[in-house]
Amino acid sequence: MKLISGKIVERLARYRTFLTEQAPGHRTHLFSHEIAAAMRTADSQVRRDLMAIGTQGVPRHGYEVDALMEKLDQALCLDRTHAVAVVGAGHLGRALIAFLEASRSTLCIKAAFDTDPATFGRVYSGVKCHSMASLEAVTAREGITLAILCVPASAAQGAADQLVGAGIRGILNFAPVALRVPVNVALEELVITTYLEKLAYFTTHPSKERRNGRHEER
Amino acid sequence: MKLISGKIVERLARYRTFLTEQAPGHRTHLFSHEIAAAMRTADSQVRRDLMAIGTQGVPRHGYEVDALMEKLDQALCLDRTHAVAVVGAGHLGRALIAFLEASRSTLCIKAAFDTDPATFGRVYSGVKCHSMASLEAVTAREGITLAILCVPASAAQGAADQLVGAGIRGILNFAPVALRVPVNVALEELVITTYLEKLAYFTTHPSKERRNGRHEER
DNA sequence: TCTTCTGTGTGATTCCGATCACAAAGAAGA
DNA sequence: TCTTCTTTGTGATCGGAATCACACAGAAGA
Repeated sequence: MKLISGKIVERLARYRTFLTEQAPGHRTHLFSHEIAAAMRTADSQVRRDLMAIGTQGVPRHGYEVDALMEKLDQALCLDRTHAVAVVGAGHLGRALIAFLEASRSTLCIKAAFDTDPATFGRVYSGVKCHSMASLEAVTAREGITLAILCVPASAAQGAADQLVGAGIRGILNFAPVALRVPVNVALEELVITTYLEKLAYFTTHPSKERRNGRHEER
Repeated sequence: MKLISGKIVERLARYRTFLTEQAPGHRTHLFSHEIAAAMRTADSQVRRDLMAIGTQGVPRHGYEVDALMEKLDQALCLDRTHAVAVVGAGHLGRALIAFLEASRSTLCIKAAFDTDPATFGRVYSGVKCHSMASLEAVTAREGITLAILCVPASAAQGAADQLVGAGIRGILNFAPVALRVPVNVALEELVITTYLEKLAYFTTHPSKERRNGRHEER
């Protein structure tokens, strides 16, 4: 299977959550236009995306839900587990731990890290918090490949460097700083204020509708 | 000033946080290539974006930081305040309140809402929590136009409907559900697992670098 | 078995965003 | 003042993503 573009991967991930959200076994088949309606895209878009992962549908019946889920898991590499670390056990970090642990999946939080000694050894939602000094050791021991970064902006780059040094492969950054990481480390910037500001812009403008990437209105 | 595309708005917001992050008054002027380097884009991209909001630079000197900030605030409508509500005062909701209140800006959280009676009347990081029943009244009283939605997936659509009914103009959704809202309400879906899954995909693939939208590697 | 009708698979096209490349501006130095 | 050199502003170009449009598949019903 060839490499899929980021845009498509993102939509595939969304289709997947949509499917899991549907009552399991409620419908054995779904039409592309049904998925499209839920996702606010065109049906042809959905078909194209599903084609990219080699899914087959049947005319007049649509796509078989179970087979589709399997293909999606496989394409998104969610058929194996991924060990995740949360760096920064402040409010946001702990909230994310609780949030992600609740939605049990193959993305499994294995450890938290912080600089505050008061947090060392504490357990949040079943996840133990370690000192930043032990990051490399714990990461290696637990086989952690992904990190969620929710430290203050001033500490973000330093923490990122440390993560890269520890061999992390991907970082999800919540700190309002544009991080610099090597090319071989995947980086996803999720600065919340950015999206709030985007909302502020589109709500205060007498805008005709506008649709793109993440921003959708209807 | 004409309507700016979502992509550009997003980058403008990022330029803005980059500028605020710079020591104020440290440099009076910045070159497009300096901003570009920090943002991991091309300098021509930065110039194009700044052109879209009518900023003027001077050859050999770059862009004046203060003037640029002013233009950005104006373009992004951040020169007026926007009242924001947080719906769902669980871990995530409270973390976001703390996080956003810390970074004081013109985006100001005015109220929180929850269904749990235990939260009614409580104050989190200076923000008072109300019952969902009082949503419409409080929203109107406080002039709230934006909402951050962090309720469980099952409650998300209902809460969204209520928000729309209360006249909210934009929703930032953290619940893993594709919401349906009227066209005139701006919607930004920020489902965290989606981005984690995207990371999982790109870290487990022997991918050549790939760059697009939010996903950037270097 | 044959026809019909609905939904898939996909080439063709359109649209939009990013990049390139270069002319114009204008500060610095002679 | 004139030349030089760097950075801006922007038309032109490129590429990729979304949309369109339609041939094809095949289930349902006669």
